[in-house]
Amino acid sequence: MIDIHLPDNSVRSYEEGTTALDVARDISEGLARNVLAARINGEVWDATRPINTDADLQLLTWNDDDGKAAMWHSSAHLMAEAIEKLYPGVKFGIGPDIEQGFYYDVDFMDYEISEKDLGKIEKKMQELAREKQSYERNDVSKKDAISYFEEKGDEYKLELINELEDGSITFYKSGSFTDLCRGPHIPSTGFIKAIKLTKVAGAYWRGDEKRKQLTRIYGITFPKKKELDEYLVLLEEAKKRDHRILGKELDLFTFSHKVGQGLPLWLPKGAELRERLESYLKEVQRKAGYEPVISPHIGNVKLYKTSGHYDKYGAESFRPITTPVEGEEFFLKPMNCPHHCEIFNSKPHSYKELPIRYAEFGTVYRYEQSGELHGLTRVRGFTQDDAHIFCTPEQIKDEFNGVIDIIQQIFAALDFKEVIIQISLRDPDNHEKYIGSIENWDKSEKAIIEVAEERGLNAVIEYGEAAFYGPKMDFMVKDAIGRKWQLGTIQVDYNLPERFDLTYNGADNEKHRPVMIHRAPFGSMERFVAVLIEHCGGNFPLWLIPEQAIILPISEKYNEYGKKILILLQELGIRAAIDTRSEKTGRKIRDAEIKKIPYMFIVGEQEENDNNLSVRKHGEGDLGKYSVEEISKIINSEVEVMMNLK
RNA sequence: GCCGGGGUAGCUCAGGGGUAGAGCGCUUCCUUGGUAAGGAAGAGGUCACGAGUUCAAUUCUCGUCCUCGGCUCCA
Repeated sequence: MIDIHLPDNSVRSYEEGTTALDVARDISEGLARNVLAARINGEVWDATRPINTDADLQLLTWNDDDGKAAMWHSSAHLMAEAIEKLYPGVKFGIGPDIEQGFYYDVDFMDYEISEKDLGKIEKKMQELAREKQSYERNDVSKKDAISYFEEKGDEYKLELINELEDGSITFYKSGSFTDLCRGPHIPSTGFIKAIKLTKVAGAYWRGDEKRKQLTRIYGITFPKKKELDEYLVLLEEAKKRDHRILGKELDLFTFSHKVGQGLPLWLPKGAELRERLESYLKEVQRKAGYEPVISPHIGNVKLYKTSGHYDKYGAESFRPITTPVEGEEFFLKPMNCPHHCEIFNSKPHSYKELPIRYAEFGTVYRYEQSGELHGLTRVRGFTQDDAHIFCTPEQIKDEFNGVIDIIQQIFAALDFKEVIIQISLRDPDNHEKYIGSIENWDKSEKAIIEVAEERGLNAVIEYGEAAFYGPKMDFMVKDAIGRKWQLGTIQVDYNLPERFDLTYNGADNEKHRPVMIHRAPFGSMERFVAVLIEHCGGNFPLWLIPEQAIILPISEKYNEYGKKILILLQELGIRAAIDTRSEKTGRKIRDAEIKKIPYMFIVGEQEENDNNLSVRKHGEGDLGKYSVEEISKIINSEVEVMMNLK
């Protein structure tokens, strides 16, 4: 007999060879019907795999990430089976579960596959799912594994098997499909009730662009039809928030093939919005002791040879600009930090001056592969909200605190409620690959961890993720529909101070090496604005939105009164416009609602007589009558609270 | 850069070897209105660009540019 320990601390005894599914049935039939997999002594297993020793057991359902993973991985097998039935002779690469579903990389040989074929595969999958095929796990020897796939002629699987240890190889068989697979899988395909194949894409075998490109098919499955429907609604919602579409609709930015791909053009409304963001951050930074600096858009190749960027990225950069007579080479600047190092170096510094904080909205240019460009989130020219802090190792902690204050303030002002932080530290097993002294690394890593703990930040520590030049802290936000976006970063740098030979005079009158901290709360203005658009779906916070209010005269008779109000509003600092078209009020309201203008001021005979206006709020409706002064005060104080500038 | 979709009016898109269509928007006129679409008329296109095939190309072929979904890459 073996003892099975359950999460509620109860212990049950079973015959050897019992399964997680047996245990579940023992608890309740209902539970058993929902069990997708099980965690046995910390390892995820098939719910149908025999347990032969005492064990801790946790049953996994659709509510557990590992349960979902088992479901999606099993779905990948189901898709492979369907594909094999429809397209005999195809070969399979890998088919894992991913964050949202699964994919399988397939070598379709001579078959041509496009999105039009997905429906057919989906249908076949549904058919096979209804057969409630079980997933059978089998240990196989390396020899047998090889001969199976040799016979099948699948060189991809053979390549994978060759890298595996004999004795650790398992096959899974479901229906007519047998795959090399570690598992775990769900008990049967019957759990897969709703199937959606989402896209087809090319993917290199093993991610290597020199190797054959396979066809990758993405899909997602659910245990209930309703959940698929909800997922599809979410996709629709994401589509509606696409910053490329909203950017066009709201006249924020555009691209021109004559200007060049990946080079955004900011339209007046977008530029105003961005300027407002920038001046806000400038004000916050000024208060936090930053000093502005400005550097040119190009720099001599020597600068980047000194910084090390030339060796690392020179070949993948835009080609250098050459002076006509001397033949000197200049690069478009890919980073602001080398310039800022030279600004620091322009005169000697005393320890009494530190920390020095140079801030610049610096536009940088990087050659990105053409296929990688995407709206404003991935471009070839962008503006970093950059700053470099030069300080002593002892000051790192305070400086991190200061930067986090700034980041939290601006994220709050923009209504990002959830911020996730990643702290990237050295690989503890490999200290050699990092530049800088061990003591300094220890000091800075300790400082970062302490800051996170003291502030109670929602942070995860990743070992081995640090850059070779220093540890870092990255900020991610969750948007209104739950998607995560990587934004700002704070990075310690021991490398550039070394390369640029930055020094300050210490109290001992000796030269010392400062530490440099790179930080960008937004990351890039382009990417940030894109994220903001998608987060708020174009309904920008009142302090940022290009048009805060629009005056809607009931008829042309009240246009004069409306214009008078407009001037008053503008004098009181409200960004307003007026709709003087000869349209009905309902129409003007509808148009203003679609344009997502926060406040609508309706003026007609009553308002003109009482010298006030009727206020309608976007998405809410009629708020009643206010005087111009009253409503301006309301709007301005709403703005002030959001900006939180003391 | 690679694989696969695309590029037709300001926007969203239909069409197809005989030089072009819808809806919305825009302009003008009628209408003068009270909280999400009043009516009519009109303007607007080198069908991305370049070459080829053809009596004839926006349509077919090739190339280039741009764009979308992925892959790869990302200081």
